[in-house]
Amino acid sequence: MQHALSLYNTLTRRKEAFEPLHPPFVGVYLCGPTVYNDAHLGNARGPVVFDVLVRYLRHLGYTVRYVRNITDVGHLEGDADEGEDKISKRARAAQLEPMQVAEYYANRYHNHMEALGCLPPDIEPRASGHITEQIGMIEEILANGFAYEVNGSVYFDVPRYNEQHNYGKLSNRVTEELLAGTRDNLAGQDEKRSPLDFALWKKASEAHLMRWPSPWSEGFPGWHLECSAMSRKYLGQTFDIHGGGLDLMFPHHECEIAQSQASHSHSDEARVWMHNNMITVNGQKMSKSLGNFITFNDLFKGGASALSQPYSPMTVRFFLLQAQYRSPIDVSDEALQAARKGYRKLMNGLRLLDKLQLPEGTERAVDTEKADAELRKLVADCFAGLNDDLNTARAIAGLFNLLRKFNGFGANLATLANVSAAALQEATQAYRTLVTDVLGLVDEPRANAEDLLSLTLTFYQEAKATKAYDKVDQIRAALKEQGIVVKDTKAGVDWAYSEE
RNA sequence: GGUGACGUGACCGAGUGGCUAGGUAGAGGUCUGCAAAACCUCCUACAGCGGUUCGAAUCCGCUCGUCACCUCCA
Repeated sequence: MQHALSLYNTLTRRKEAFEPLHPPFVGVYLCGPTVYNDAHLGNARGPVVFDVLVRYLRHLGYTVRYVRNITDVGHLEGDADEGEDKISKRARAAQLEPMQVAEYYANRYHNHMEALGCLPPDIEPRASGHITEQIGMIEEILANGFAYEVNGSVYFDVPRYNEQHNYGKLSNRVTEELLAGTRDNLAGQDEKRSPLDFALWKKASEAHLMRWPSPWSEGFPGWHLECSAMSRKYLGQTFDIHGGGLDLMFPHHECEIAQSQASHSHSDEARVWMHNNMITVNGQKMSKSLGNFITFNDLFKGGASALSQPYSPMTVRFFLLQAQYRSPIDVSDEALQAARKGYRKLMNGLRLLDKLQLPEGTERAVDTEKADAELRKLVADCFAGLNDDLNTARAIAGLFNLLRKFNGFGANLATLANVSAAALQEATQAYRTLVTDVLGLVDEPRANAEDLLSLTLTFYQEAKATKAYDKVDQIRAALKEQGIVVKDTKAGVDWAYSEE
């Protein structure tokens, strides 16, 4: 596979040439949503960025298996000793089955992701459907001596693990410092031997709704376990790329690595760990706890306090891709409005491509070499951007440079004579492929069909009033081709779908 | 307190030693019945102060400021 894609690996803290373990196959795992609440804009960056990564890998010819989980169990809320996970807490308040809540929000999540142009993952495993695998993994970790059971709960023994492995290698932390920074006032620590230890299995309290039998107690799996268990099941003990938000690096991903190492002893789970940066509002991270989040509904339909107007999903996608994924990105009206214009400009370019035809009878220039090279350089710049750690900002900048060329040709088609047909074809093809297939930006129809129709009927009425019956017939025929019949009623002109 | 980032023109955002992206906004022009779009031109910035270097936005030091993680979070 000929390409020059390099990716920044959090594990090694540098960009590395991407080489899959088993070409042409590539395994990608992304930490997915917790479905106890509506997702917000901040939750969109990972899915969008990794969607582009997967699309680009496929463009390069790889066969990608993209796994993105749904967390419908396990992430604790509030004090650990409450033993109540987020799903069941929300469920009781709403008097619903926990799974009903999970299903409801999972569906909404899917709709939003689809609107944002994210391809569905190849496998979307749910934590609740993989309790067996998680229990199996705990048993392995126990057998290897890196976990212990207390009162029906099982904890991962971080200090013990750290004797043989390096807990903190991903997030660059050392256990001593972590210990120093631990707040011992945290509740629910009494069962743990060390404050650094984390739960693999928690015994459920009386009130806890979501519970499964296990060798240790009726309970539920720990927060970090599902990703280790499910990525292993579907991608293997070691796979190519694991992604997630920067805020998951510690402790979540660190614990994942520890669990994987402790269960089968020889793998960092994934070879490349990628972390996307956060979305900020007024310089502060958008988060549920801070309450400064913008929900997709508010974003797409209007109503977010931080924004004066709604923005379409594709505008948002473009906005996210205009920054490199490792940079923080700040949301504001101004930024989104600029993004909207840029996005539309790119789309108008898409519509121009087919019109770039050398007018008949125009002689092609003899020497197109220089112009061809220029065009090819612009295309190469776009790919160079993507190859450089998925720098979509650079790729988009390159596309705009290419577009300026196209627009120049479009303004005077005769100038197409200066480039060869082959070079033009390559360039337009690249533009289309990059925009649509790789960046996943598609044209959002903005014109309202009914409004256009009523406009047409206005002309129809005007034509009738002036007895321009040839025009009247023309309009009626044209609408009929669209499956629409004009109805002249006493009350006025109306329309209906043809029943033919 | 520990760890890690970052500070680029009106706004957003690339760039990590010389070639000084891109989008939006603004100014002028071409085109045009008017307009829009498009194209051309202009506005040329790197928090501050030192240092290294022939040369620094880019490397080093200090100062100031902002943020993230260390607790559920993408």
